Amino acid sequence: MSANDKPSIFAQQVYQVVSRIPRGRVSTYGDIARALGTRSAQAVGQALRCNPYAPEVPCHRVVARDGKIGGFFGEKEGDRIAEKIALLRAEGVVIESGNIDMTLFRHTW
DNA sequence: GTTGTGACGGGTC
DNA sequence: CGACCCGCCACAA
Repeated sequence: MSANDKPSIFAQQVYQVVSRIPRGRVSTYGDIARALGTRSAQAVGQALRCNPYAPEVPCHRVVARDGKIGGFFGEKEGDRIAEKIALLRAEGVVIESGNIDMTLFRHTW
């Protein structure tokens, strides 16, 4: 864990891609991993977990493949998730019971 | 070099 | 639907 690690090369690539997600859209960990040439969505999640860049890297626009919100600030389930949802809604993303309609908001490169 | 882990994903039961 | 398992890859110990 450790939330004060230095960004590894891979992590920086993740930040780069995530920051390219247009407003009002979302992407998945798996797709981001693919965009980087890997298959590990977990590796992407690890990079975002210690996300030292707040606005540049809108981690709230990154969700699980099934449309469910992954985590936020290292919390898998908690009140912080609600904040993430509120942010997405503010961008125009519709969320139902913590689930996003991927067929409409999933962004791909 | 080896082991365990994880903000995941897909398949099976 | 949920529970379970396996594969995946980067990273820390």
